[in-house]
Amino acid sequence: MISLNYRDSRPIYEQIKDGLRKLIVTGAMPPGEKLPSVRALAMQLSINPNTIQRAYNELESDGYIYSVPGKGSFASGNLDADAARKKELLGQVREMIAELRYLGVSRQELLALMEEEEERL
Amino acid sequence: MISLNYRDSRPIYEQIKDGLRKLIVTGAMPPGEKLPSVRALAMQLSINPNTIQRAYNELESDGYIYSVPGKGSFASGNLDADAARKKELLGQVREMIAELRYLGVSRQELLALMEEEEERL
DNA sequence: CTAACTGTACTAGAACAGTTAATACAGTTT
DNA sequence: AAACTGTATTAACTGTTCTAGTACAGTTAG
Repeated sequence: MISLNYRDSRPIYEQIKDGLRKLIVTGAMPPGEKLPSVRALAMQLSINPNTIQRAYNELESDGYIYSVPGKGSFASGNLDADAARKKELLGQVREMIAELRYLGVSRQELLALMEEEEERL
Repeated sequence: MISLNYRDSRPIYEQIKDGLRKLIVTGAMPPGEKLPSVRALAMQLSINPNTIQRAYNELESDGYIYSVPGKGSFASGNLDADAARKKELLGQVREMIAELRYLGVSRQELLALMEEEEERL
C-alpha cells in the first residue's frame, strides 16, 4: 500500500503523507474509506506508531483525512485541500518548465510529455 | 546575487546550490566566469565559510563548477550535468502533471501554463 | 619578496529534526 | 470485559546542519 525508501533524504512521515495523499487524490482511496489504524500501519511498515501519527496529524491539518478517537481515520473528499494542492503543484511545474526551457528542452518535447500523460488517463 | 530564506526548511547550503545552479543554467553565469570566493560569499551572506564550501563542493561534484586551489571557483558549461538535471526535472514534471490531471486540471489549463512560460523567453 | 588572496582540510561543539520507546487515557466495537 | 481506536506525554538516541577556530599550500598583486 505504502512503500518506504530509506535512501530517500525525505523523512519517513513525509513519504507516508505523500503516499496517502496520492491514494486519496487519485481516487484509489475514496472519501469515507477507513485508513489503516496508526498501530496497524506502523506494524506493517515496521516503524514506530508515533511516526504514523505525525503523518496522520498533518494529513488531517491539510484536510485530506479526518480522525475520530476510538473509531479510526478516514479519507475526506476535501475540495479546499485539492485547490491548495493544485495551486502548489502549478507553481512548481511553472518553475520547472522555465528551467527546462533554459536547458534547451524544446516546446515540442514538453508538449509530447503532456500528450504522453494524457494517454495514461 | 543569492538570497537566503531562514524560514525555508531546506538547509542553507542547498539554497545556495539551487541559487547558483539557476544562475549557471540560465546563462546569467556564463561558462568560465569566476564565482565569489568562499570567504567573500560567506561574508556577504553573513554565514560560515564552511557552509559555502559545502555548497561549492557539491556543485563541483555535480559538474556545475570547477575549483582551482589558489585561483578560485568557476562556472563550467557541463553538458553532462545539464543532461542529468534535465532528466531529473522531466521525471518530476511528469509526476506532477499526472497528479494535476487527477485533481481535475484540464488539458487546456496545462497548455495555457506552457504558453505562458513560452512568452517569457 | 611579501602580503593578501584563493581552495581545501580537519576537529569540536551547539542546535535541531527525525525517530524510537514506553506508557497512559478515553472512546468504540465486538 | 477484551480488544480495538485516536491521542498525549516524556525521554533518549541519532544524524544533519551550522558555527567556530585553525591550519596548509597554491596564486596573485603590490
